[in-house]
Amino acid sequence: MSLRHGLLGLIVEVPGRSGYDLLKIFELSLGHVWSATQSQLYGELGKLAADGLIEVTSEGPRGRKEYGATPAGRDELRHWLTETTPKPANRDEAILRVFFLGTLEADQARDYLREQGEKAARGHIELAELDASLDWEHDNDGLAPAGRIALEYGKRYMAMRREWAEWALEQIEP
Amino acid sequence: MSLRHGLLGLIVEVPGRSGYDLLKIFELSLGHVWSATQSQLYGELGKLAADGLIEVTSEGPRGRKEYGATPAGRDELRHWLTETTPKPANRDEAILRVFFLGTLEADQARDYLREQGEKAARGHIELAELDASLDWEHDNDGLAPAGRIALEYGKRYMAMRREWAEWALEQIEP
DNA sequence: TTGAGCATGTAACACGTTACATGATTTC
DNA sequence: GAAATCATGTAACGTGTTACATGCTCAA
Repeated sequence: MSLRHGLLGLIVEVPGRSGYDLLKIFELSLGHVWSATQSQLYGELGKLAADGLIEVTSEGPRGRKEYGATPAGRDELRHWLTETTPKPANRDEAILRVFFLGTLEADQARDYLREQGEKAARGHIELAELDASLDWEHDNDGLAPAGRIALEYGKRYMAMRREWAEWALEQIEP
Repeated sequence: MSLRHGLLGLIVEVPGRSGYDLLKIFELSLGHVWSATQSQLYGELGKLAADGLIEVTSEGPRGRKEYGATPAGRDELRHWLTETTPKPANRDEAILRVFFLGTLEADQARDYLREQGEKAARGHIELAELDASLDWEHDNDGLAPAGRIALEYGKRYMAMRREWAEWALEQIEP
């Protein structure tokens, strides 16, 4: 139930936003490590509210509803963070494919690895730009300083993948 | 449809195995980057066979069915590898939680990061042991040398996470 | 006044997980 | 003969994706 808790956490840290607002913030931050669609997000907001973990704190034009966490919601978030352990990530299609590079000609396998390396390099640049564009002192979206630590993870992840792809290229027809 | 192609690829590289055999091999190799349950695997074997991408090559005791890839299956694998691009991994609950460490006391946040660092360290050791236990020269399970490249990824991944967790610990109450 | 962006939701389907269910063979 | 392991499958449920559907408000 990670989306549930991710969304709950977002509302705890950034209250007074609509589903629409939350979706935008989600895409820029949490979405990098836990993607969700608009449908899913609205559905989960309804469930969280039905379960009393969040509540509508005000209504605006165009049916806009702003959310805030309830005490029960805060308890649930804390429980999730301190009493349960995250399940390890175990879905990476790009690496899955690596197992089958042996069925291709060396040229094609190298193309694949080169492309993966380039993707990682671009990903690194994007995250570095995102980092530079954010004002960590005045944190407009309320996610600093933990967001900075997550972003650092992303940068290291991309760098690691770029380096690995370069190493892997050397392994094929050395 | 990554499980579909992962399984297809496995049957291409390692033919003449039963669903049960494939499940064991899967858990030790592909399962690290694309987990699947027994149910899912048997279900997908049925679908792959129904679609003519694999076929039962022999039947044994206890209802055992051994599979092999058809020419159409090989084509499909190659198509997947060369004409489509993998979608980036975007589900990591451990990093998702990092965004909310700010809602905890510094002590608890540090506990979390310390635990993540230790997990990564243990993961690294396990993969190094797995690496040492495999005979890459005579590759019994048919996944070398690409399996070695994937394993190297896993080791770098774990090392990166360990180092990141250590860095992150220093960021909290510096 | 028209288009961009705000704002919410539903329905159908695909994929994944958990639990159950069953039985044959081999090994001790 | 009991236990471990081999071996395959189904059913119910939960999660995630895609596509559709609708309408308001604000700025140019």
